[in-house]
Amino acid sequence: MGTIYDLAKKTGFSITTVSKALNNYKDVNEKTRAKILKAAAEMDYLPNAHAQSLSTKKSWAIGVMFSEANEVGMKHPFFNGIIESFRHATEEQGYDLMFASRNLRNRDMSYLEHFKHRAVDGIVVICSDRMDEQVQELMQSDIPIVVVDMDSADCSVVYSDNIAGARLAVNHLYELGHRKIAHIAGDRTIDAGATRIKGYELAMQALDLPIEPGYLINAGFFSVEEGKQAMEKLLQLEAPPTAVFVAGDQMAIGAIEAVHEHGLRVPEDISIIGYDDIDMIKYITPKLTTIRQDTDEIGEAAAELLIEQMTAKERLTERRVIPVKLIERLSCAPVKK
Amino acid sequence: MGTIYDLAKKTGFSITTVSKALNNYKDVNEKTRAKILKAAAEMDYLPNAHAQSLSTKKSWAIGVMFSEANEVGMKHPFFNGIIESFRHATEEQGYDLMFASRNLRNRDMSYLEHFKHRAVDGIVVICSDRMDEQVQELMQSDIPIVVVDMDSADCSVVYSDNIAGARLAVNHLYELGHRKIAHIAGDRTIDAGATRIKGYELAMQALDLPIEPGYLINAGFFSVEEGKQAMEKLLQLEAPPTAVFVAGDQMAIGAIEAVHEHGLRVPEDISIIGYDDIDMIKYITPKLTTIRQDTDEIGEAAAELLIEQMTAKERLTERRVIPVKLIERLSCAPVKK
DNA sequence: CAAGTTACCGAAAGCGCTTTCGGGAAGAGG
DNA sequence: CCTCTTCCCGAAAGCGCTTTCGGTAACTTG
Repeated sequence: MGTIYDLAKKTGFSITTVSKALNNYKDVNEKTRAKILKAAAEMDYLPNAHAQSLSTKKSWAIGVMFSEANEVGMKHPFFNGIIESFRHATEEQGYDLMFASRNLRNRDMSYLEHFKHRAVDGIVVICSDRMDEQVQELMQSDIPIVVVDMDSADCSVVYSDNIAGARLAVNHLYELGHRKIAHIAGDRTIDAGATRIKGYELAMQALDLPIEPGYLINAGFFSVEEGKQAMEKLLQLEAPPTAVFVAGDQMAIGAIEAVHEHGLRVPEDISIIGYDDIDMIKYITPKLTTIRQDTDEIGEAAAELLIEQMTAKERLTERRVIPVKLIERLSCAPVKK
Repeated sequence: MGTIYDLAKKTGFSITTVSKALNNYKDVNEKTRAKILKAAAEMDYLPNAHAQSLSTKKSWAIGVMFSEANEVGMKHPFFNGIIESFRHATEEQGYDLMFASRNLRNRDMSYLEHFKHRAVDGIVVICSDRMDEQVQELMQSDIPIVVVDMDSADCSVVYSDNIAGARLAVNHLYELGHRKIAHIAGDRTIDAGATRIKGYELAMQALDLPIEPGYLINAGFFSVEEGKQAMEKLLQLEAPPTAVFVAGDQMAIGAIEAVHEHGLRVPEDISIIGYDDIDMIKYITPKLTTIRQDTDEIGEAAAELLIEQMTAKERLTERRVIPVKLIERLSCAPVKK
């Protein structure tokens, strides 16, 4: 490939001039620029990114940190959707994504350390346990950062309007005539879990509906299995709910399984509404009614906030709340008389 | 954070000695190493990766290229599983993953160019159209590379045993009494599509079963929608099959939808077996019988082959074929008499 | 005690690029 | 014809690190 020095030798100009020609400085004659560009193409010259970063202090790389809370890594469809759209948006601006580990050669180090080592221009953290020390450390640092699916006053954040989403869900069930509405919740240590609980409580209150004992049930970390277990407990109640708002689609799938195993039907015997609108729920039986989170929009917003910070070179703490939408499918029906 | 120079000044040693202490050279006294390490910890010193790469010619980064054939990007569960396990395996060795775009600032460039620019140590390409020029270019290059889900004599590859997988599927249906077995196939330009077709043909032949006209149907690029359309064509045949081997789970989901929409039942009226064993198929109705690809194993094998090449510093062209497994669920049943 | 090892440390060059700053040539103005 | 701009170009320093090679001090050995 050759270096800029080879290019200089080949064209007869100095490396300074070559560098300037390549970087569109204005103090280089159009003809010499043309010559240099031509020569560069001929010898397949490509600038070395490390050398560039070293001298410009800009790496054009964005570090991404996934929460590994429930070991899902990049497998979770919701986060995948976000990261995919985030990637598209940042790519357009010339940034590459770097997935760093906590492991530098044999030494282990924190994510922050690793990102500093790599000298990334910015960091995106996708969905996280707000108590995670690693995340806290990142938010505390002075590297531009945007956090997704979690609120914080310390840095730019973007997340879905979970309060509105919960209200949408509860109201939908209410309009179908349901009054005994339970909530299978995500853990409160997760922002999404906590705010959906809050939204549920507010919505119930606004409708003057009491929350029966046992109706608000923690199902942990959004897995199918946990959703199933939670539903089973609900079904064992003296007066089981006629409708359940579930804080995540995967949990909702588990809930439906539990209902079926009890010989009951969804939605005839019990209505279920999920949250997220992941792809697969269109294909389960019954097709799941849910609250759609706009992953494209979230990813783009995150990219926007981060790029803004990186170019402004100053710490911003903007908060972007992305609207959600009720998607009606077949898992909710009017309450049985 | 400071540089190695600051560390030198602080400890009173030369930067040479500091560097050596940090890199475990043996010609530095244990006591001075201890001092230096202590000072490094105190001032939160972290080596700059760009500077290191520049002088060592090693970046500890692996470039990953996703096929974007059907625009799924990182959303496809099968590839996600692979990349996730690949990540774990390479992470342990100290490598980070870099998702590069084809876009360098405003100039657009090929993946190969981008990876050269970034000076990655190796490349992994996940699943691809074998005709893709970009992929060809990568395989032709002299950067260590491993290709997943596709065969080639030009570089190291790892893929599932699709021939055996297809045979497993067809034999399973045969044993249930089916003789009219169709195949909803992936496109032949995709390696996985082509070899599963091959496997289907071989298996049918071995069982002395003819492939009726129309029974081998191309459903393109593995989407739900294409699978559905293919199934509809199958159902319109004079003598529709009693069982269908579908080359991918998503297509199988579509196929099931089509069957249901025709007022028929799976597996009572028609048996369906998929391929992949993605998570969601455990939750659809009926739970899908399928051929499981071991994504963990594939990812690890890919990591192993790549790391081997990177450390050996020579081009290897090993081929690793990962075994598959029949997972029996509820979408296949004995043929109706 | 002289000569030969061994252990430890540092000067300096180099990795490939950017950017400041100064200088020469050509053109403009009086 | 002389001075002042403007336009191009290049020398050199610097980004933060690694590694070769040589040198000094301390330690053996006979």
